[in-house]
Amino acid sequence: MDYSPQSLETQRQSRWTADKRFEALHKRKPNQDTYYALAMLPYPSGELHMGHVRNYTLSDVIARYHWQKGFAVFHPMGWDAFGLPAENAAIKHGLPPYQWTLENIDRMRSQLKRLGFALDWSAELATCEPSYYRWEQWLFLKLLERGLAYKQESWVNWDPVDQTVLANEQVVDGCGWRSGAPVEQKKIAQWFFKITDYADQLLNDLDQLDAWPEQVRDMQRNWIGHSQGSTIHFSVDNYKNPLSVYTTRPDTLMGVSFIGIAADHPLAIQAADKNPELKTFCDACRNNSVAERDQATMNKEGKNTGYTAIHPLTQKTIPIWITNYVLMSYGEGAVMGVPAHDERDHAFALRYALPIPPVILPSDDSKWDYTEAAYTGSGSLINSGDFNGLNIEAAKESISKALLDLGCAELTTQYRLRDWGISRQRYWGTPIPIIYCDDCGAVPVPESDLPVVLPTDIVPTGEGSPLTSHEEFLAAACPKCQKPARRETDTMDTFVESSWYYARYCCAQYQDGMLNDDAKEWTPVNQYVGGVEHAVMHLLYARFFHKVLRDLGLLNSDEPFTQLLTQGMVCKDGAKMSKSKGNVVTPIPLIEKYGADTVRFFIIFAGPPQQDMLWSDAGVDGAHRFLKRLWSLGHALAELKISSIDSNIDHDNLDANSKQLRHEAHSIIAQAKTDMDKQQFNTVASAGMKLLNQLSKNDSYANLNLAVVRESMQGLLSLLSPITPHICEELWELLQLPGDILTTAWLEPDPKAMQQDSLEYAIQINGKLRARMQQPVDANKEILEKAALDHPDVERYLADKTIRRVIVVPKRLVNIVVS
RNA sequence: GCCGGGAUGGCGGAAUUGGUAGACGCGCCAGAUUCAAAAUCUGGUGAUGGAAACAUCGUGUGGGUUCGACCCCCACUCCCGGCACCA
Repeated sequence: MDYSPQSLETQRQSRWTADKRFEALHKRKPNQDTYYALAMLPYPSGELHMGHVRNYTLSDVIARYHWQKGFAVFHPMGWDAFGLPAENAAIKHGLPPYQWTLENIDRMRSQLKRLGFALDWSAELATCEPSYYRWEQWLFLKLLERGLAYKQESWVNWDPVDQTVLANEQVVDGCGWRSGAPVEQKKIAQWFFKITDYADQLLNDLDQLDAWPEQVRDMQRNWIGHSQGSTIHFSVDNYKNPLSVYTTRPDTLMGVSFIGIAADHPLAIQAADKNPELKTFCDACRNNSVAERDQATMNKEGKNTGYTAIHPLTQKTIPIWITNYVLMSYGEGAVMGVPAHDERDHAFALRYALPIPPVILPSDDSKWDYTEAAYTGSGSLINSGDFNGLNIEAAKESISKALLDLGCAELTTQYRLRDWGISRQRYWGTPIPIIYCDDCGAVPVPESDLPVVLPTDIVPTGEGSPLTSHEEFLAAACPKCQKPARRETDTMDTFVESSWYYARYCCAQYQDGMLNDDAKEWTPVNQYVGGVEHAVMHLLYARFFHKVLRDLGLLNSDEPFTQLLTQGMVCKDGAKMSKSKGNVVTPIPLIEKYGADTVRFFIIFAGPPQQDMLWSDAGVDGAHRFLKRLWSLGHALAELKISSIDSNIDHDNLDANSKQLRHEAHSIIAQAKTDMDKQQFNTVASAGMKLLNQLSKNDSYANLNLAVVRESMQGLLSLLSPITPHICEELWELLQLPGDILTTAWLEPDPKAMQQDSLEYAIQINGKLRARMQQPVDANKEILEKAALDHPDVERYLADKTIRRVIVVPKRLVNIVVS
């Protein structure tokens, strides 16, 4: 009987579809526990690649393992269908985004189905459909009502030739990707979500997420960037307001040698007003990239404004400089420059020959060379008058208090986190439900008028924003005064759609609201699986939305994803596999050659889930060979009619070979179970190979107890079936094993089978392995020590040496320390 | 630049979390089968020296802690991801 995965797998898949096998929402039995497994929403690029295969195989293994454990497992799939690539395809091939997207979805859906994932397709959704985004628009209105959505000016990359806003990705070496024109920065009014209102919760609730990788929580903590400091006000000559700076180092106040302000700071604007040189500099700063990575690597430059601030404690005057490294968007848009104890201020002071007065004496007493670098470590204060001798912490407190008493500072908390800008000047996204009226201003679209439908007859050209010239879309009556008005033409960031889809899956067909009680019942997601590249932004936005939806009464938990598995990327040519990088390997040719089970097995076997993997075809053959061997073993056992034999096993009275097989099988299964629970699936696959090796060691089963053989085979199929479900289900039925393989629990390892009488112990001399010995498992330290010292191979190492110590580690080794 | 991660045979990786490094595969070598090849099966395979027994070296680099370090600590190198408009 040849193994022909093509027909076998497609037949199984048809049966699964016909039986609605994985539709947990409908199939759940009363009182059955629920389990929600979810892989991150894919962008429908048109072709599945190995990164997708890895992601969905992982979530599938987890989903199927939980079916085996008795849960009703909800494992849905859908499409993150808005976004830039559809517009790029339109520019390149003239294809309308809607049509292009739907075709891609169809292709990817059929490819996913061919992989045999245990997905509930009845909950499928695509975010570009009005039935989905109307509820996003509804939510926008709710955010607006609650003051969580607002409009404000901010900077964008502007292509002066194409007259369009560019994504960071579309800026190549400072120039537009299509036009090649140098990119300018332009300030336009945009919509924001007030995620900063939830900063505390987003930070504090990370502590609850103990089933998230610590590294992801760290990244989120750092991104939110909670800091405790002081806002200090300096009075400034010839300027109406005091100049406020935010600092986390009030202890270094006596070391201030300049004040740095952003080019957008009101004082900078006032200073530039009468000074062309300053104006030129500010304009240049504004045309700098706003990307943090560019800001951070830029040369620190500045111009003296000629204005001076008064030091609140010493009354000395301090020059005020406009600098390119202070950002208006963080803190007060101004910093106190302490070159001796801040690296950026230090670089700036060196460049402009500003004084670098030290005020912290390094605690290790070493001579610090301030012409070389800033000292940012611990120490005590010097050159600080009354505060000399205090350590940094005490000084922070004393100086803050002194300033507080003078009324020129407050204690403040700052976050690095900024509000979420959701406006995109693009066509292919969710329209923002706002109407602009000359008389009434920005008026929300009434709920009853939702959805604001995005026209599908547009083919973007890359010039301008298409909606701004689409008269049919633009024209609207003001909801307040009914006069002719214009629609908002900005669409929403696609991160908005992916921030709540996991809840909508639970009630994808629900027409009368955004979410219903099913969403409360099935959320939070028990297990979320996706790439580390989403560790910060997507996961933070989704966490924010979850809390908002909770506060609106639509959900009843604090966090969306209880457990998180961040899979490593599948890389090729030194970069993550993605269509935009042009380095994709698609699974379809491999499936045609080897079948889906082989591809699934291989991608799981290739390495631990969290680790990046370099794609290589080498090794797929081995996975296929293994499944062929499994297939022929299954058929060999079927011929022995193992289904009809008595299943009772009396372990103690088994023959030696059967006892040995049973020992191996139970040990391997126990190990596989541990690994499965640790989500170390690659070693579960190894365990399957090991067990098959054990089972096929004997050419003939004549001298083995067949009940033991069947039990081992059942264990093997159980542990493999989450990874390679088609072949396992086929063999399970062929061998007439009991129950449905999908929902049958794993073999419970028998402690008796796993017991061993004796173990191999290592004998080390000075930590080097010199000999091995076989000793009883329960041998005590004295026996082990004596046995080691008496071991014939050990003698020669002990000749004319003195034994100084003997370390005995039960069940492992004896280490003899000699000199 | 900042934040996070990684580095183990020719290759992917394993190692009970401080206790016998290299499980399980790939590749390669040899043998069986075959007219021959493919497929399949059996055995071998970290490096160096040795006929062998065995010895020495060996987990990115340099140091440290320990009876004992892939694992813990310190300092580095290189690679990957994220850095707010790619998703």
